[in-house]
Amino acid sequence: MELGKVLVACGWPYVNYVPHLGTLVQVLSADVVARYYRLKGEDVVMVSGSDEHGTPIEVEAVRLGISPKQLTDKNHAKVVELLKKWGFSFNNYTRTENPVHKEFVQNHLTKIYNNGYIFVQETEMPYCKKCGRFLPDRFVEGKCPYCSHEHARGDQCNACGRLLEPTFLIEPYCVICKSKPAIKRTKHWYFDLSKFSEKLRDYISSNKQLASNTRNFSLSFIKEGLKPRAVTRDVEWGIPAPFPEAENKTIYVWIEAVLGYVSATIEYFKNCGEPEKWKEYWFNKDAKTLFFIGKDNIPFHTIIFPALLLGSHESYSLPWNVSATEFLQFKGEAFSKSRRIGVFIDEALELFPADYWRYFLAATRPETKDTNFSWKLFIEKVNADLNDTLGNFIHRTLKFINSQFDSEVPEPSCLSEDDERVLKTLEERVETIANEIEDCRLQSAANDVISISRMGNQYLNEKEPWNVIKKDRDEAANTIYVAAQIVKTLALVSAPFIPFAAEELWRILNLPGNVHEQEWDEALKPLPPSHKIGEASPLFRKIEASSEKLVEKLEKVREKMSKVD
RNA sequence: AGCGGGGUGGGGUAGCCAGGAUUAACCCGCUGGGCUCAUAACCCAGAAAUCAGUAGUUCAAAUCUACUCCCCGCUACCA
Repeated sequence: MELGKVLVACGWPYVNYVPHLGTLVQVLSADVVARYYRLKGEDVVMVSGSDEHGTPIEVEAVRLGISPKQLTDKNHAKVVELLKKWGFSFNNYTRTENPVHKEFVQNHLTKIYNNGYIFVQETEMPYCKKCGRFLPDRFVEGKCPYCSHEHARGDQCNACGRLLEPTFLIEPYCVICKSKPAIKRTKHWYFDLSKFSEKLRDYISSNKQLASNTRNFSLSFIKEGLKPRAVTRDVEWGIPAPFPEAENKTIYVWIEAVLGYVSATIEYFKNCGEPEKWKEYWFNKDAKTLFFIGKDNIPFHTIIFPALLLGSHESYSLPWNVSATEFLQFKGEAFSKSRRIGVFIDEALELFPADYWRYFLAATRPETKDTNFSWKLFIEKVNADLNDTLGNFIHRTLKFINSQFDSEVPEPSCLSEDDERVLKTLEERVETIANEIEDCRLQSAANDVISISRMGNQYLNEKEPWNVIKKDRDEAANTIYVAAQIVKTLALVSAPFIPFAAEELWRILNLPGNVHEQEWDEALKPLPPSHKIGEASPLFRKIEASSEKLVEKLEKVREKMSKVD
């Protein structure tokens, strides 16, 4: 097979705080797919990074009395460390403050500007004389003109959900100093999305990979009519706008954040000493670019990002696939950073190993509808699937080889029809899992990994090698040879999902190298007879605590961590 | 308000886009049984849903159409 180029990315987590499990669904999805394609022998680049500009961070920094950069430096460093602990295999996890990104964004927007897609318009904005700044978005609050909610934000009212303009607010006040702002005229630069309606419609309707939810949503979005989108803001924290007479303006976060997919690729290859290689991913029609996001992010990836790429008049390929999930909810409501609702990725690892969470998130990935996180479900998945089915099958097989065959994979004499049938089914399952991952159906894929071990358990129960061995050692050898093969297959196909356990298993199997450096097809290559394996030891441990106990534990962890902070 | 998604055995999900292949699949739970190599794990059998409702299209509908009732999300800065 020809070596394909695959770029895998996930939405950039906003670093006003550490991400929660909902955000991680996207990161995990990207990681599973990236790891899979690497096993398939493709040239994979996996990128993402911290989205660190925007008013929520600036507001938070002003409140803490530090600079936005100080805040994001601290949070970014923490997130990078955590993502490593979760086993995510990024080639480049960068940030929007990195110089390559800033330069790329400015150059790219200049091209779009020169191509005539950006125009200037004057508007009115609240301006705080005391703070000496304009008050866009969340810098200003006031009474909602629709529902009279007292603390509506400049961009949207929390209570009735309506979108607002900062000037719509009744009795507005500056969120920093609480004083009443004046209204001042200001100029802003707008990206004229409507000029891309045709091309975007063609792109979306002809893209075969897009799931129907993503496609329908995007098409209806275009049908409603694309409006010009402001690309500048009157705030200091951000990338300076490169347009003539746009001093003191910065680029609107969403516009630049999506360009990060490109700049992160550029930065990666620059660091590798191959500064031109990024083009093989972005200017190559045969390259696959995959994006994993939450459903709220669809228009940015199927409309704004492609429009930005088209606007440069360069031969960028548009996203090959955008896989959007529904939401993971917590007790029926959305995870929330500000209200600390949910489980955050630092706390999660204090409670259980990364593989437990990774498996859980993949196996319950909200692919068709919102799903609810519950400790009960988490315990069920970990105990029943990972531990009892997968873990136990592996353990009973390896333990048997340890004790009955002196830790050597037995030599099969003549495989029976049953044995051949099991091996054939195994082959089919591996194929199925591959197809599912390629279709981004990770929930089924995770499930099918477990189902392989379920098949293994059934096979062992039917064959009863522990009885057979007393009369017919050859027959038992056949059975255990087949079971050992299943175990090896599991090590490989589970590797994208539970990389730590898979590597541990690879080590116990005493196979050369690292499981993550193998080829996917290695999954079905037989273990050589007489191959000596290591001492079996359980890969997972059952969660004995009740849901209530885990809620308590989480609270304790949260308390402890807030003190460290 | 508009747009999008969803309502499938006791719980959790898949199937729906491209209608039929078979008793509507899978996991948990439940009932009964088996096994004892294995982390009190494993395996088998069974009970249990006419797929929100109504009307239609069709030889055939969970799947397509229309309407109704619930739930949720989005509406351009929450994954």
